[in-house]
Amino acid sequence: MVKPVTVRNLHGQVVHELGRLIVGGEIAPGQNLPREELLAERMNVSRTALREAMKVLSAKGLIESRQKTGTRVRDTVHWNQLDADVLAWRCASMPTEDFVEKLVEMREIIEPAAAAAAARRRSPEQLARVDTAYEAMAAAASLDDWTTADLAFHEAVLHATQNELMISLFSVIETALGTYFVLSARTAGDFKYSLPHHKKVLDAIRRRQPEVARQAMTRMVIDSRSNIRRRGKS
Amino acid sequence: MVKPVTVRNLHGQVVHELGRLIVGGEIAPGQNLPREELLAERMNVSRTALREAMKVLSAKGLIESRQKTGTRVRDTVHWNQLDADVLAWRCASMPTEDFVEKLVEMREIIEPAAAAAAARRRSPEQLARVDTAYEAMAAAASLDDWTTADLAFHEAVLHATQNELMISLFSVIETALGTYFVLSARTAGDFKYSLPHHKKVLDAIRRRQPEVARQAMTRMVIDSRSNIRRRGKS
DNA sequence: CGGCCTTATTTGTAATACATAATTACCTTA
DNA sequence: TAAGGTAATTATGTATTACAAATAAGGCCG
Repeated sequence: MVKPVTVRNLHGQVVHELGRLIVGGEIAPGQNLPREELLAERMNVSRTALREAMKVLSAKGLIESRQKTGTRVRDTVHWNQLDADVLAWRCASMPTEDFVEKLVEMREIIEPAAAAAAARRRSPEQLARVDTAYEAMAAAASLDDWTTADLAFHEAVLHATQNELMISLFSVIETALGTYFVLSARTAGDFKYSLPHHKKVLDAIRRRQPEVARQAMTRMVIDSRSNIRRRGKS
Repeated sequence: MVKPVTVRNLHGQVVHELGRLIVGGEIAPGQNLPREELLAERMNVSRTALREAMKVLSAKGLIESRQKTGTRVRDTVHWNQLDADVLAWRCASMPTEDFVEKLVEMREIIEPAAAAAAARRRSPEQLARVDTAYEAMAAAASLDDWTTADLAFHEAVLHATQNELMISLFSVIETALGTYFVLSARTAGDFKYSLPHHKKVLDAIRRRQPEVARQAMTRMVIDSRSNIRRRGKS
């Protein structure tokens, strides 16, 4: 389930290696990286590959290069915190509870708003997609089927908002959260406990009742917050 | 006010040039770019510079390069929609009303939630910062002073949430919106009309009343939505 | 002492050569 | 003839070298 992110390109490996070091705090903000020539030699890559990697890290706001001065790690306020890689590196290096809280907080902001927007604007096709996902949840025979359908449900709601910014945000947050948790999963015995919540959201979206959808989704995320459990570090 | 984004690096210019073309739709998703050698020659840069630029665009999810196949523009679902550059390119090329609506929608989701979170968690220093910004708004003698203080107020609230993901999201959205609008500005005559709204938010944050802060901020953004006006394309 | 200029150092850009992977076409073989 | 493998082709990937440009630092000169 956890993808190893096997980067095929050499510069991609360098990006991840340096990115992890920086976000992980092993190279602190304000600190300078070694000269390109040295660093390249030390990492056993050409200066070309190293530079391509550094341009990517620059684009993510992690570093800043200037002639003569060298390349230095920028302050965290400049980091692209919403970049998928940056988030992944944080997840890998900062297993503190408060970061998870921040991710959960974002999720709890987005989802009710998305439900409301979906109820306001969904097309018949988008409603059908939510409906299909709901039926799959209702029919799920295993925890695996359930979680797959559950994710599909939330994605369908997001798509129904017709706001790709919201979709993108949710996607990034959800991926990062997935590193830590099995979302909304109780025991295998009653993994369908939240089905009524989902039904209320679905119905509200069908009837185009934004506030009802918002409240239903709010209750769902509040309820699920206490039920998410730490994933084993397998 | 509108920064021309004069990129000093050559590859940075190439990034913006290609990024604009792609996001602007002049090079459609699925379409292949010319071979690196050809494209470099056509843009009057070395293959080295072009490749550094392409790595950045890859990191933003806009393109995908594979050996033999070439480099092709990826589908929009893979774009890093929350990347500052990608947003800027969209703003520059897609002046349709519905995109502005999406930005405003995001803002209206974030701000009330931020106000609530700020009321819950703000430190004395963070409260002081909000307070300072409010006083500056109250004392503003010109529309310019007002808008500066207004932005400082909202930034202070965001910082008080202690959630850098929210801060980053707001920052990106606000920058993009700034391309289009003078936010919350009425006529020069009564530019302080929203001061009472701000006071309610400030007081709620001071008294640690999350729901009050949320509602006050909600009223403020709803009120301001109808008062934002199109900026002249100066 | 202060301002200007030279110099040294680091990143920026270019050009070239070759490696690698993936597609395509051909060629072998049952 | 069709299936399969194999070699040629062609794009990006990587390495190396050389030089340009910017700028911090130190020395020179007024």
